[in-house]
Amino acid sequence: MKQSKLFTKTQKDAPKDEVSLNAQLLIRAGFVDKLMAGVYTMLPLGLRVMKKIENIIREEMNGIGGQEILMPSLHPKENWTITGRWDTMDDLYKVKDSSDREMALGPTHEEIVVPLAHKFINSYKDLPFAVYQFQNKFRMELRSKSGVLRGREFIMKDLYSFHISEEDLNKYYESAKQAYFRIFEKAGLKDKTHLTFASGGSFSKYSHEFQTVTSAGEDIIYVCQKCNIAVNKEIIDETNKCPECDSSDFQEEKAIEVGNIFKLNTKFSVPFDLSVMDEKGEKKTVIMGCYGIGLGRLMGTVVEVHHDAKGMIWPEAVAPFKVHLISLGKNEEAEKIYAELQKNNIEVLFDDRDESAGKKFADADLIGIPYRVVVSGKSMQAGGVEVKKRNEEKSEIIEMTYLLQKLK
RNA sequence: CGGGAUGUUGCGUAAUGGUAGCGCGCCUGGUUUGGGACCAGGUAGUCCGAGUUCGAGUCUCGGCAUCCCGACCA
Repeated sequence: MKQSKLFTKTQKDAPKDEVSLNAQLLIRAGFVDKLMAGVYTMLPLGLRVMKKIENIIREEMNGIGGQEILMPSLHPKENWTITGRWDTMDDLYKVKDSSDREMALGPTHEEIVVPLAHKFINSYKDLPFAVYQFQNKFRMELRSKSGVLRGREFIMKDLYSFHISEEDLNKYYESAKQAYFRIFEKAGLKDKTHLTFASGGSFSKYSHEFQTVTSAGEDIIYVCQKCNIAVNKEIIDETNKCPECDSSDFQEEKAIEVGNIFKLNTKFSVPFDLSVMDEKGEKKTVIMGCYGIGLGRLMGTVVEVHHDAKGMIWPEAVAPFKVHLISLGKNEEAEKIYAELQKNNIEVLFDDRDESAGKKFADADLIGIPYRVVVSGKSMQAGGVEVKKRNEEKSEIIEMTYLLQKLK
């Protein structure tokens, strides 16, 4: 993509009421725009990051047998009445149509996915199975905060799994856990993300969160210094010991909950009477699990973890582009390189604007694309183009003929 | 939802109750091009509604919005 055609612009100053670092950088660089508190538009650069994240997650969810679907945002009141959550869920957005029919804007999809499964699932032979979606969630947060980390409308991947037995759920739950680890590793958050024991509600002892340590975190976790798992503050008092290795050597950290996995057991299958016949012809209530990741929150977390004073530093797997090609002065060579990179399917943002070198470098640092390739009279005199990684200081001159293999 | 703060042009800011100014951006022309270039000319604004006053960005009341702390966050 040519930067001269990009309809968004960078800004030197962040809006003064934006304190959250992730929002400051994402807004300044033109990745997102705030429509109102907790509600953001994804601009071209930001959307590209979201799509990268989405594809990483999709690959992993498919890998554990998830079948992708898309459920609606608009939910009939009846479904929420059946589980009682129409009245008990404080952050449920309720809307009415012109004939006063009440509906909810979905904050989560148990109330929809369970009746859906009910239509197709009759036998133990139909189990296990899992469905997932990327979908907008609505939650009436009394106070949205922390930039894109806590939104009122946000895109979430939610997967629901259905099982004949608790053992089967446990097995699946474990595979989902591993898939989550791989997702956060690809997103560049491996070192700082801890599997965290959290309260499980009334139907299981613990749920698990994936918590990424950063000062921008809203949660307090206690990281076991021995085995690296963590315990959420909400349950530390109950255990005092690491549920994994029994150690009591904890380090307190602030962290962002980037994902969670939850054993629902029969909490939602009971109210909707989701059951199957087992091999003995007996009716069995279906056992469920659910597994969520907020995409925008994950993007914001990556920014909180990977940035410096000049801007963002995207890990390659989630970067909007792989290469930021910058031409200085007038030169034909940059256009040729741009065409060549595109021909070889290397994602490139080409800064072809008529701007000063300083402006272009500052923007490149702010946007944070992993590889910066500068084409200028000076670089060509030195024998090629200058390649510099965003997360390194040193640059090197690469001959044109070797550029492709360097970037592939 | 309780408490606090703040609303001036696209962004950042200034203005004892008395002509709304500056920087960035944007537009025109010219000179520039390796770390947010320069010159000249231009563009655009007081959150909304009442009130006080000869006169309101400034004072009063109400509303709305945003941010922060807390509570909340299957």
